Order: sequence, then C-alpha cells, then structure tokens
Amino acid sequence: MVRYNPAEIEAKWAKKWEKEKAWEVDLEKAQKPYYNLMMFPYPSAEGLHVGNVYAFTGADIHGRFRRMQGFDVFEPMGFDSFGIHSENFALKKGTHPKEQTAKNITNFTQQLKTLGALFDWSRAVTTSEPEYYKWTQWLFLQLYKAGLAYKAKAPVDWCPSCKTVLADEQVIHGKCERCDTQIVQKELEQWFFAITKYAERLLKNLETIDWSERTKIAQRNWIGRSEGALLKFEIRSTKSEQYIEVFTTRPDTLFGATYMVLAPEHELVGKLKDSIENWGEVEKYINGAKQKNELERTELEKEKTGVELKGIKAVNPANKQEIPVYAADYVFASYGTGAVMAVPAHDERDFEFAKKYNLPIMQVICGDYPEQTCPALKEAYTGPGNLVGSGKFDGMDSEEAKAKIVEFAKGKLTTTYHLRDWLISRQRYWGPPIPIIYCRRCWEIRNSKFEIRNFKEGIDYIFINGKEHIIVPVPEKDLPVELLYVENFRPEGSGKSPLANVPEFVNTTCPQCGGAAQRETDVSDTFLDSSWYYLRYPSVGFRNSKFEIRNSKQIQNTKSKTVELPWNTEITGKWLPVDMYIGGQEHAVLHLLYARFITMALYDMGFIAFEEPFQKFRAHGLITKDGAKMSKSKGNVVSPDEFVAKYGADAVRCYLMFTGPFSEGGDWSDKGIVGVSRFFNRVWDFLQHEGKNLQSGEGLEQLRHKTIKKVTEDLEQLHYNTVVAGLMEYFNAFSGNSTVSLQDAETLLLLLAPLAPHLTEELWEQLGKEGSCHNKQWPSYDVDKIQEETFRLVFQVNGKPRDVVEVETGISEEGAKKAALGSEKVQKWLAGKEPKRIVVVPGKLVNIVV
RNA sequence: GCCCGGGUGGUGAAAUCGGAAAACACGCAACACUCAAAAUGUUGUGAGCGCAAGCUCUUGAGGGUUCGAGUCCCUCCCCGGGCACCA
Repeated sequence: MVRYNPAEIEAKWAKKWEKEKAWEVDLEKAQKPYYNLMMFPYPSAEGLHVGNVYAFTGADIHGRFRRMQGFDVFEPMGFDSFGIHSENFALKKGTHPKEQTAKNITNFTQQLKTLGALFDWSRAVTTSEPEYYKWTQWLFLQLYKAGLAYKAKAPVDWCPSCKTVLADEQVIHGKCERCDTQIVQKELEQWFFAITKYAERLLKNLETIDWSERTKIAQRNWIGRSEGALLKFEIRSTKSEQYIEVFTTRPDTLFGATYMVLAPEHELVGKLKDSIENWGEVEKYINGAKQKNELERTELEKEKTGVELKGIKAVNPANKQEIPVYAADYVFASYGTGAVMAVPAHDERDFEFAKKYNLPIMQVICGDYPEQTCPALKEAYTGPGNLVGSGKFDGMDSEEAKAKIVEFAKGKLTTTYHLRDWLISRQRYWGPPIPIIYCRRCWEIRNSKFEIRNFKEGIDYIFINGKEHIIVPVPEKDLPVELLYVENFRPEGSGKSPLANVPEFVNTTCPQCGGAAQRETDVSDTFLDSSWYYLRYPSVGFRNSKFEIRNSKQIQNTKSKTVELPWNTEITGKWLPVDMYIGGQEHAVLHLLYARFITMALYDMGFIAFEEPFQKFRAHGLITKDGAKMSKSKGNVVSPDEFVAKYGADAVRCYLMFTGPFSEGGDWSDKGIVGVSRFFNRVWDFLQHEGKNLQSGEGLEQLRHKTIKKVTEDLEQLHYNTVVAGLMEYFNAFSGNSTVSLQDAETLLLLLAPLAPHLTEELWEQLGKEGSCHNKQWPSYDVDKIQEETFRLVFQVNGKPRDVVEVETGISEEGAKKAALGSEKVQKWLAGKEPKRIVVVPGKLVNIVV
C-alpha cells in the first residue's frame, strides 16, 4: 500500500492555484454567470470551526460542480467583522476590536485558504472597513430619505449585559440572542426601519423563490399574517366621548363580547383618567405591569390579572349592551390596536379571565347546530359552527357570518402582522455610526420662517433636552462618518453609545446651516452590514455607477440629482440575483428576512432591477459534537486544523459530507474520518500501481454510466452523503478487476474532483492528463449503457419473498408468471394449492396469492 | 398549545413513484502479514432457532388500507427545531 501525503500535495496545489488564480472568473465577459454565495463568517478569535467548514464545503462543492458543468462560477468570501460579537470578544480579552479583528481576519484567511475552495480573494469584503461601512451608512441614508427610517420612542428590548437595545428578532425566549441574558423593557428613543410596510410583499414573494421549505415556513410564521376586522366600541363615561377600537379574527362572535380589555399601556387608559372611579387602583396595576419584563408577562402558566375601569362602560355595537372595560396585561399594546373585545365563550384566554372575575360567558357559536345543547361551557369553544344568540344572524355559518357582522357593526376587514419594525440602533461602539446630525439652529431658522408646520416628529425632528432639533442626514459626499479610534469603548448602560463621551465625535457642524450641531452617537445593527454584502461582492474592483434621480417620490428630502451607488450597475445586472445561496437555518428570520427587505427597498428606489436577492436558498444542517451544539461556553468547539494537518483538507471535506444529509447536519466524530482517508489512500495506491497500465476501453462501462448518473443527480440535490457512497461503491469495483479502463479512472477523478480538489488534481497530473481536472467538462452518461440485460425477478408467495431468478430484461408478464410457477421453491410454498391471484410487477416481482 | 423536521443494526446512515430493509462507511471478531504492535489485506457481522439447507422475527407503539407497507391513512409516545396570552 502506497499512502499519500496530503500535506505535501495540498500545499503544492494550493500554491499553484493561488499563483494561477485558478478561481478567477472574468465578471465582465462571463457567458454563463453563476453566483454561488455562502453566508460569510464573522471572524472569531477561535478561528474556523468544523461547522464553518461544513457549510463552506457544501457550498464549494456546488460551485465546483456547476463550474465543471460549464458555468462561470463566482464564489466570493468575506468577513462580517463589524458588530457586537466581535466587540464582546475584544471586551472579554481586553483588546481593542480594531486590532483584534485584523488579527482574526489574518488567521481566518489563512485557515480558509487551506480548504481548497474556489473563493475569489480578489473580491473579498470586510464589513468593518471604512470602504465598506461608508456604504452601509449610505444605505441608511437612502432608507431615511425614502421614509423608511424613523426615530421613535417606544418600549424596546434592552440587554443589561450587552448594554444595548436589540431588534425583536434578536430576542429569543425573552433572552439576548448573543449572551443569553434576560432582556428588560425600556422606553427609549430609537431608530427603526419600517420593515412592516413590506410585510405583505415579504410574505407573498416567498411563492416566487426556490428556498428550503422550512426556511420559508419560518419566515411566514415570523411575519404572522392574520386576517380579521377592526371594530369600534363606543365608550359611555360621564365625562367624554371616546371609542375603543379592537382587532379581532372572530367578528362572528361579536354578540358574545361581554367585556373589553385594554393593554395597560393603552393611551385611552390615561385619557379616561378623569372618568375612572377607581383610578388609584388602576394606576397601581399599570405601574406593576410596566415593571414586569416581557418574559414574566408572557409566562403561559401565569394566572391572568386585570383591573376593571370602574365608571367606564363600552357598548357592544351588535346588541347595544353595556359591557365593562378592563385593563389587563394579557393584552399587548404592540399588537393589533392594543385592545380586544373579550368573548369568553369562544376564546381560551377570555374564558379564563371571565371565570376569575365572574364575568358573563355567552355562547354564540354552536359546534353541533341545530342540536344546541348549551350547558355551561367547561372550556372555550374555539372552533367553527353556527351562530346562536346573535339576533338575525342565528343559524348562519360562522365563516359566512364574519363579513356580514363586520358590515352590520360598521367595522372594516383588515389584516395585521406580527412582524415589528426593525430596531437598528445600538448603544455600542463597534459598528457603523448612524450618519445623522441633530441641529437646533436649523429648527430655529425654520421656525422663524414658519416652515416647520408639516414636520413629523421622528422623521424631521426630535427632542433633545426638551428642545426640537432638526434631523439632518449627513450628505453622501461626507461619508463615511468614521468610527473614531476610542480607547474606552466599553458600553456603560447609560442608554448611550460610548461615542457620546467623545466630544470630537459628537460636536460637528451642521451641513445645512453651518451652525454647531451634534452627531447621532448610536451605531447600526450588525445585520445591516450583512443585509447588502452580496450586492457589493461582484462590484469590487469596478467603478461604482451613478444613479440619476428622476422620480422624487421615491427618494424624498434630497436635493442632488444623482446618487453614487455602492456597486456597478452593469456587473450587478449580470450577476444578481444570487443563483445559489447556502447557509444556516438559524438566520431564517434574521439575516434572510432583513436582506430581502433591503433588496426590496432598493428595488423600489429604482437602484436595482430585482426584488429578491436570492433565487435559490438551501439551508444546511448543524454539525454537533456528541449531540450538542458547539459553543465556546461548552468548550466543545472542534477546529479543523488538527484534522487537516493529519488527514488533509480533502478528507475533512469529504468526511463532513459523508456524515449525513447536508440539509440535516450531523455529529462530528474524531474517528469517522478514517473511512474517507482509507478510501483516498486506496484510490491513490491503485493509481500508483495501475495508473500507467490503464488502457482505453469499455472497462466498467455500465457501472461507470450508472455512477455518473447517480453522482450527477445527487450533487444536483445536494445529497452529498450518497455521492461519497456512490463513488466508494464505484471504486470498490476497481479492486482486483483487470478490465478497469483509463476512462474508468478518469471518470472517478472527475466525479470526485468537487469533493477532493487537491487529491484529484494531483492524480490527474500523474495520469499524464493535460491541464486541470477542475476545468474539464463534467462527465455525461448514456442511458442506453445503463440498461441491464437481465435482472433479478423476485417470486413471492402471499407477499413473502421465496425465490429469485435472473431473467431477461424484456420478459413478458406471461413469461414471468410461468417462471414463477416453475420455481421449485414456489411450488413447495404453494403446497398444491390453486393460486387465487397472481400479481406481476414488471421488472420487479411476481406475487402469487393463495 | 400550534407549526416544521425526525425516530431504521453496536454507531453514522441508505432505501420514500408501495415491490428481497440495512447500500456505503465506522466499530467489532477471526484470519493473513509482523518478533510484536500499528498500518494494510481477506472473511464475517440486524436478532433468534438450526450442524446445515433453511425457518421465524425486525424500521418508536398500536390499529387500518393493500396481493405486498420503513414508505400511505388513523390514534398515541419519544427526540430535535421554530412560534407562542398575537385577540
């Protein structure tokens, strides 16, 4: 057995490929552009782990396969190096994120280069570079100018450990996505992106893209569309006339609404203060609710609490009955209208609440109409049925009644979504400063000219220390707003970024009036950095295009006529949208949703010609260690380095792919890799001994064509584990087989090339072949050559296999029957009984039923 | 609670247009090579019974449909993930 030395040959080819820029693709002249994208990593100090290698290898195999199929594959790589993850690490280590990041990137790059992937290093992108984040800031400005960014005071999620606010998507079960700390609610003024304006499109467009179904489902759930109606309830109070508007998905149950509930934060509660007889009690309840964090409030097992607003009554618009009004924290201010009509008979929560506070429960839907036996309900009936106790609607089907009752009660049909606006400001240091300036002088100038009448708070001006300040976007020509090097970047928890302590950053000159002004000191969310990186990659090295603004409706608040874009329009038109995107399922409602939103917004501004960034997306599975998710805290992170050194990158690649279906992931075992390594050594050994003697010829023609078919189809589906198995099976037929031909060996190398690029390249050279095997055409198969002349026909008696014979492929049904009845074993099992029925499955079996 | 996956040998897993379950590997055992070990090679390896030919059982549990079910239907259990007092 001649073993191969992976370290030696991998180094040899890595060097050669780097020198020849083997990955290079001419982005301008490419005939069949194929943008093969994978989620770029954040360069952690620990370096690459096998989970990264798994993801990248799966994506790279796809790219290499497409390339051999004749596509011009562009496979970029970069670093998501800005943001809280990098900063937290630097804090822990006592280093500065700037230096730490540079170090990490160097290390990562070196590791990535050993993997043998087609990464185009000439177009790498690093999100923390001013050259990049200048455009992240630009993106913020475009959204601002399009009316999609606004500053608002709202109850937001605050992580006490990270000392910053977080987006809704970054709160997992009430805990911080990054550090697992329990979040708290704070009322703070923050920047938001109006992603909710795109809720319907984000949902609808899912139909048009080829994505892993589970990723689409996760997005659908997150967007959380629900159809219902808005209904108005008049309030009878002693002092004022008001309405409570509610959102409901069950307007058909309106007659059963026996009380109402307002969220404790609902503005009406305060407005009705003078009419509320028990204000002291109510105020106490509200203050109590405010102090609970979201997790406490949403605790399912928790008993419901609430307080009646005494002196206030609402009128059910259906039956004009006066019903009581409560404030209770099981209703959220942030969803629907922040108020609900309570129908205890047909809603579990309302039922529980009504029981506790002894409120009437009135059944208005009957599941088994007309036999309505309506004893006191033991639990809420939430299913469909026919209406009862609903006046002229009695007997009507509940589905049908929905629209009818909405009309009757003068409400309106509507749709709401769970999706919330994207909170993008962070009170941290390591991110792109939000390119906004606040100017008091501008306000004074405009006020004196009466120009401020139509200004909107949050979009045109904000209050700082109780005084209005105009929001002035930093002019594009002044970008980037550079992140100053600050020694003390530690977040303080004051609700402000550490940049707020740096006067030379904060104090600036207003670009509009030239007066003294202050900068926004928050930075933007990391997910903004990664929401557009795929747009940048292909344009690296090309001149940015200018965009002429014709339609001022799309971009407001701008005086300039042209905008410089962060990309080249021609190149972008040619390469985008992305043909294949491969990444982790964990970003289903984070990165993937944000990226879609940003792309849609840019499309609406006219900057790009497509709405969806990723035509095809496939989620890969997770690599675990001993069944557990790898994490620094558990200390079970596996680095590929040791295994690459010992077995070679090819073996690591191939083993990872072999461990299970790519979409499912698998468990890393230190031992499993030897199987693949042995396989490679046997291939190596075989070609050392037989390589020179191989002759052209049919060889293992049938198996060869079968294997090409299987491997091609499985690669197409990303079923890499069976690709490896298929190749092993094919090669197993080589051993001791003197008929193996040159074509057999060549085909093996070509089919294996995407998985084990170094080994195959070396053996290709040793076979004396011209050029690189990676530039060769992908092998094709001939269906005729796969046809078997004979096959194994199974005979069953009563469904149990009893015999098998080799018969000619074209055998007739009659012939098959005859053969079956002619079998001794079959006869033995028939034991003289007359067959009742004979089932013939052509090409498979004959089943004799007695 | 709802929505997705998934449950197959000692292990990772194949096989889902219903047609010999366990391909391909790992591990294990025996043998060969070796002074020995490692490496490598050969053979065997789902369970049970049997000297053997062979037979029976077997894809989380239980029912069903079918000539025939890992695959389809129903009920339930377990594991992983997502959502969750969303009106």
